[in-house]
Amino acid sequence: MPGARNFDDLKGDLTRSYPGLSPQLQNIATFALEHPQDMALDTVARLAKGIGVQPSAMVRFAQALGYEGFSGLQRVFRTRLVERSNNHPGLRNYRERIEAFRAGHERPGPRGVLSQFVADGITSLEQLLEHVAPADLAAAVKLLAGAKTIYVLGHRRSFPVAYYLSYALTQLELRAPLLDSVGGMLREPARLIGPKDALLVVSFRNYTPEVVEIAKDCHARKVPVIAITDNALSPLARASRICFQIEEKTSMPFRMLVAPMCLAQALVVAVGEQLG
Amino acid sequence: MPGARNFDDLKGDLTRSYPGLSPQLQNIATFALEHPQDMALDTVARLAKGIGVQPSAMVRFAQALGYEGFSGLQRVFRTRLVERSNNHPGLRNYRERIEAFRAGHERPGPRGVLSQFVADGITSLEQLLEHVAPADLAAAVKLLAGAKTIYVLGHRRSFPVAYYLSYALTQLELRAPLLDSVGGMLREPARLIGPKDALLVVSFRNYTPEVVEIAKDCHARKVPVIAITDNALSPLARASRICFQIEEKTSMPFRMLVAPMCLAQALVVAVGEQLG
DNA sequence: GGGGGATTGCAACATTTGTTCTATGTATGT
DNA sequence: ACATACATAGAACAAATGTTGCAATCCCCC
Repeated sequence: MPGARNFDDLKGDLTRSYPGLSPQLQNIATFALEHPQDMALDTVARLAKGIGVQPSAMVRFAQALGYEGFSGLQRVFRTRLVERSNNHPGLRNYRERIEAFRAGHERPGPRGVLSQFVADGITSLEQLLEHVAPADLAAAVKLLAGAKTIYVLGHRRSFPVAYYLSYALTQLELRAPLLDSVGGMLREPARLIGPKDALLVVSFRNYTPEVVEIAKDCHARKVPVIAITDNALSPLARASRICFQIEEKTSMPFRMLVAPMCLAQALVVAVGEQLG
Repeated sequence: MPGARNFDDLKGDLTRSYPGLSPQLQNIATFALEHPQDMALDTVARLAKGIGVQPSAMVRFAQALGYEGFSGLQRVFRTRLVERSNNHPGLRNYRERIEAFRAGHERPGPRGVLSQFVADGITSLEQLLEHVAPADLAAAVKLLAGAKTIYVLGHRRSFPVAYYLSYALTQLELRAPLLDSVGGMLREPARLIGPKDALLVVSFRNYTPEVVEIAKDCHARKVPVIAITDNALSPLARASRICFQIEEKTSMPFRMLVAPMCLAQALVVAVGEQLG
């Protein structure tokens, strides 16, 4: 078996033969895919030290892929590097392209849709960073870190965000149950939420009525409510102690979840730092 | 005089000192500027032979530019190569901005965490656009639009993405049930998936075993499987007909969901366009 | 529990690498 | 025409590289 001559084929070979490799060689494989530049330029010794393996393991890895030695494998990474640096479209070219799909003039089809989403997603994230007040963020983190139980609520398109929050906060060994309506029970547990707890609620328009009502109810009962919603006119803005407003200024006919998801992950990590 | 550290400075040094160089060194200089890639990767001996000089001349050339030896000079060409390959379309535009984020808000605390997430999220999205093959995307859309039933599968941190896919595809009036394990039933419905259906599976490391096994099973039974996973070594890469690999090149110790979520939304919209 | 195969660590090996040294050649200026 | 300074070529050297062989270890199957 001769070794692959280009990087894509190499990736294919790797996925195919990965399961049959020894644990050590698997380690090397993951490293190779995650640090292709190092693989291209570093020496065997340095790479081996970086991975925590003997240089011989590198050679065996290359041989397992059909190359005569490590050099043959490295050649693939090197050619990839020079090719990537060669087909460098001019900067002018790229600027036009980004403007094009920013403006929505990119040719249609699935690829166009993806470019559009990526562009809007980036805009979304930039706006997120701009609009979130550091004070709010700090307050929310403190609140969450100190709450007895964090109840997480979000339905329909907001549910993925809510689920993630519950999942990840639980990983931090916090009590963070998800308020869902499995079996039709939703309002009942909500009544048990107290001022020492916290309600983390996610909703965008049009705001699911049940969700809004639970938030209002809790807020009225002095439960600290943290909301993730779209703008200042949201009913959640009036029914929360801290409200993250993620404005939507995209070309899409419906809400993107990129920014809310990002905020959710950042929140969780910040809470984790606060605790540990 | 210390040698220049980056390629542009090196070019400046060269133009300045070129007239005072010996004819042979001038030859080397022109070659170096005309074949920067060879200068980055080849050895002294091969380069010297290519130019028609002795290896020692290469060393003297480097020393004439202020480097200790040829290796120091070559380092400049190498870093140029990796930088050019990093500034690939997409990354270029926002790199400065990301650096700004990092520089401006690196200090710890919730705000720092958020800016870090935003920066990594943007990088993520750009890599998404770069790595997704348009052909794969088109094929996936066609497959999904034509499937009798689309089964959606994803657990733990991948569940939000899976849920969203199921939710949004259902909004398009497609049959897109979520394969969950409520009540412990997961394997049974999976057996009913046939070649006219499709399985849309999301999983990242470490890949939930149940999920992987269902995907493998379906793939073996000729069910079209579309996977969203992290890299070429994922078991899903081997158990799918179409595989979207969302590489993870962030500073975070765990997976970000920004890019997968974005891909999911783009997929849904593209399917919608295909239908309508 | 023990035997056999695969896997890994270690060290020695031959080769190649970058560098340096010296001798030869070459141009320049007096 | 000669001396001097410089440029070049070639060989020699030490360091580092990629590679291989062997022994120790782990793990699985009988």
